[in-house]
Amino acid sequence: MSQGTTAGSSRTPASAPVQGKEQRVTKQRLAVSAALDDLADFVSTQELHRILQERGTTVSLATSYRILQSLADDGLVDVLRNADGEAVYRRCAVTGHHHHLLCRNCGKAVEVEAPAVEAWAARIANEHGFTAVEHTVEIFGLCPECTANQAGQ
Amino acid sequence: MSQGTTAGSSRTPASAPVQGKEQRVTKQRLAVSAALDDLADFVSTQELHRILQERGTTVSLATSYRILQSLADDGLVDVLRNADGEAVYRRCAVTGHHHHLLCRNCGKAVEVEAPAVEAWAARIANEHGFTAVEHTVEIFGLCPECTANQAGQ
DNA sequence: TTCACTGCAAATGCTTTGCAGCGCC
DNA sequence: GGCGCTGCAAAGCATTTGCAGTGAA
Repeated sequence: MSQGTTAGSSRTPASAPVQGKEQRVTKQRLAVSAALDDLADFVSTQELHRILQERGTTVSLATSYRILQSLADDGLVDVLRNADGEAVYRRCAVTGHHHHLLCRNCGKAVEVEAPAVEAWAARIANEHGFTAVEHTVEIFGLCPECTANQAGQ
Repeated sequence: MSQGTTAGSSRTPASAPVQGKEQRVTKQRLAVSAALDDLADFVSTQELHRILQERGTTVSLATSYRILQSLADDGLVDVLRNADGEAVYRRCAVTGHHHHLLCRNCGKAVEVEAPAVEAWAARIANEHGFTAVEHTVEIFGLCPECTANQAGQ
């Protein structure tokens, strides 16, 4: 049915005009926003919460969920689902994104750019009349070290 | 972790014969398979389980999960995530390797082939010395219909 | 007969929500 | 001073898993 960027909670604008929703500026909200600025990639709510804790900023998990959903509702962040079905968020930034080449064994990650893929995605989307396009690309494999180890094993 | 689009199944060449995991043909497995044949669209495990109940076929929910995962592991069905983050399955229309163009709003899915991306992924992996490579590519956007609706909103 | 498959139910982990107190405006 | 925001903890849900009985090969 009619969706929301975020599943579930549907803000019903029927009773009250949407813009009337005043957003108070709290230190928790600022902390979440700042953390998102530092992170170029998508993060799950759990990850963001962990990061905030490491920074020494106390934001409860429930509040993290609420703030991220609120930001998503306002269109201030992008929402996707990762392979595990968790919601992942990223500050809206159309430019300068990249993809990852991940080692399945040791977790090592290499950042790679993919102009060809960007172009391809844009073309495919255009051919099918899709708009507001985003894409995710991940490559999994074994890095040189792990390849060597596996062979010898 | 349990994610299986990649499923790594039989990526291994000849070194070790893949475990002889024999698949027994049970009426539950047949029922799930038959139901998938009737449904052209993606269905969640919960939905499939409900459908089977309505048909009078008794398949427990846990078993439904296990069978669908098994089918996905064998590459017999496609696995995606819907907007709610639930895993949804569909019998593979195309048997080869392909990717998806998904509508963020209505969930419509278009299967697309990406020879250029395949080649790019292989090249990038090779440049970095990675082996046993797999990749996932998903494109999200708004389909033509939803684009029109959103504009009018 | 053997052992993978199934059903049941408890367990798991992410996400949401009720309630009372706090702090921004 | 009002009321939205936060934290805590319990609830809600989809999904997974242990275990013992059942049926396919």
